[in-house]
Amino acid sequence: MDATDSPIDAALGRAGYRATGARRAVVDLITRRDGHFTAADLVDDAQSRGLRIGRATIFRTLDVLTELRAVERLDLPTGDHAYVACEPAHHHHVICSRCGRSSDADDAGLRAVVRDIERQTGYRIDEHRLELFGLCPDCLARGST
Amino acid sequence: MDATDSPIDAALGRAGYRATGARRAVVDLITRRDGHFTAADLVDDAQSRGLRIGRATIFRTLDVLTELRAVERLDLPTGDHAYVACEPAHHHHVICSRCGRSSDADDAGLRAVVRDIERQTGYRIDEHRLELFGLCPDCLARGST
DNA sequence: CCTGTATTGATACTGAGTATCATCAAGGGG
DNA sequence: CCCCTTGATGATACTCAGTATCAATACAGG
Ligand SMILES: [Mn+2]
Ligand SMILES: [Mn+2]
Ligand SMILES: [Zn+2]
Ligand SMILES: [Zn+2]
Repeated sequence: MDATDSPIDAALGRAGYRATGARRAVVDLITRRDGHFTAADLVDDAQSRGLRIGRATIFRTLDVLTELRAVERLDLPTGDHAYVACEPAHHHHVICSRCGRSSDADDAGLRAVVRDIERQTGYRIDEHRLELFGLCPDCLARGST
Repeated sequence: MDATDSPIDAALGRAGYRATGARRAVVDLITRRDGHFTAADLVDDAQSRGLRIGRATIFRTLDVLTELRAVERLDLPTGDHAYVACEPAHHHHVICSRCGRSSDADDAGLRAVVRDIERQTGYRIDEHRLELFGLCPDCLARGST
């Protein structure tokens, strides 16, 4: 069990990327996070942990991780771009508007809906994105808003 | 039939906004558009038509029109923010990746999917967004990519 | 008309994301 | 295990979307 043995290191290699210190550090920052986060959040995290990671590298690493589908980019209703850690299989996210945590929702029912829309509109649909916003069970219990 | 008689003027009044010259001009620019467009597109349109509309006003008007649901904001896969003209009822958009035109898709099937996800995750879902990308019938006919 | 107030637009500013480029380090071949 | 090639890094400077400010203006309702 080497520090090099991580599913993400493997994915990096498989895709022809180097498993660098900076990338491992960013992945580490991400796993310590709960809920969604922005690039700026990671910059702050790195700062406050005294890590010497360039801002550009954080943006670049997020791009790489998005391509590997280790994270997914969200477009929050506020217009902000955020990310969540993620497994690679296609699925969707239910995002808590209060605490930012998210749960996975599988694609099951949606696939049929998409096929329906293809038939109705005549488009060939290649890609879709579903984002769901609401309150998570914890935040619901704590009193709604 | 007065220049003041437009469904959007009515909607503005109803919501307590004034039907100003600048707003009418922006609405006009939008109706002359085909497919989705960015705020910057409208700034250019205004420029090239010699309209004297401040950049800030274009952003502000797009916000107002979004609130009135006369336009809807899209988050393109590229990360750009774009808009499409829209009727106010809740629905979704199928967007052509080649020409940018979009068709409406109603919410029908999706509603059940959302309810399912609520049950599976325990979240209370207040808002959802579905964006579909692909090729429109015209672009399909013209040869796919 | 007149007037209170929402709106405008010029200007300056913030902050996300990116281009550049000299320096560095990953990692495969010897 | 060490080199060398090449991809990656990070400091810096830059672009550009979106926003705050505020004096001047134009709606709308009376
Ligand atoms: Mn996920
Ligand atoms: Mn529409
Ligand atoms: Zn929550
Ligand atoms: Zn098309």
